[in-house]
Amino acid sequence: MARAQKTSISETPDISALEGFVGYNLKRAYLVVYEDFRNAIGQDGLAPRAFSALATVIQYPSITQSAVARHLQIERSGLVAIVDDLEQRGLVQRTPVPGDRRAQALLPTADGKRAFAEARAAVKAHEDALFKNFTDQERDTLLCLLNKIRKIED
Amino acid sequence: MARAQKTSISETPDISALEGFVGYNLKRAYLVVYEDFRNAIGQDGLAPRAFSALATVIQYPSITQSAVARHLQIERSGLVAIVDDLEQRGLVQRTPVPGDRRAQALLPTADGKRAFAEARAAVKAHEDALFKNFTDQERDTLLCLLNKIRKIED
DNA sequence: TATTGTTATACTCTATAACTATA
DNA sequence: TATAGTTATAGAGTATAACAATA
Repeated sequence: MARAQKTSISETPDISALEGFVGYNLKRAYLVVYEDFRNAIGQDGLAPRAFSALATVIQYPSITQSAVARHLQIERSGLVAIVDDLEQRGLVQRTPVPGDRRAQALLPTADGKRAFAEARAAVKAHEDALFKNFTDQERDTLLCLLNKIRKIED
Repeated sequence: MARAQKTSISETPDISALEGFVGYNLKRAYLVVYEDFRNAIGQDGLAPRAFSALATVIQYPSITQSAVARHLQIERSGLVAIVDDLEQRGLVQRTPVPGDRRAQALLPTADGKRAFAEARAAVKAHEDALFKNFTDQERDTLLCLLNKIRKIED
């Protein structure tokens, strides 16, 4: 029986054993964008995780460390060093939470907001340059599909 | 002037500061798929990089270590431990290259081919289950867009 | 009992530089 | 000079377990 239907990439066996796997392609693509991020942010700039944590603190002022960790899906214990770094840079402040003496609320400083706006603009500009050969629709589709993957596990 | 045109996600500022970045979404998506990979491959199974290296050796028998490193875009030095591991598992053999005594050609063993076929099937089955809510077209589009990112830097 | 922040620890991944033996 | 494989080393990133203070 002859094959009449067009075969989709995901069903095509063995063009290369690896190319058909989403995981492999995700990793390779991430490395390209990650390198671009580092170029955008510069030598002593924020690490990706510090950037994300700062973004979260600005978006949700007074959020606790545990809540940031849950939001970013990283470990509570791993967040300590990140917040230490942000605090030493003067971008974020740990403050007591009235009514719960266990928790530390995080507040962005004025410097923190300024630094984030700058970093964000730099990263945005770099991503825009990186994706200059993508149409708006392709980029939207990509973000949408990546989001759909994330939501599988929620 | 009123905005008549629909705004694309990538141009929408500040839904969340992070959600608009491809890099952040790529990383989150990768973590989901990576966890699935580890479940597929089991406790003492091949690490992602060993899996990729073995795939490459099977696809290009007698390929040298340096060529594998270039193909996977990883460092030559990092490949040594991966090949050590594959060799200790009896999945790959280092063999001399006639005419160039510097190089080591890599050959898959019978066990290596068998183990890879098994691992590949397991990972494929897991990815298929993970992406059960994706249409074939969505998956193709995703692979295609991820490939387009990879090709930016080539 | 459960949760928050923290420390300690270890393990993976990766980047860099240097070495050796070849070419 | 350049390349192949290797070693050593250090730095991220991350996962786990435990602990004190508090809920």
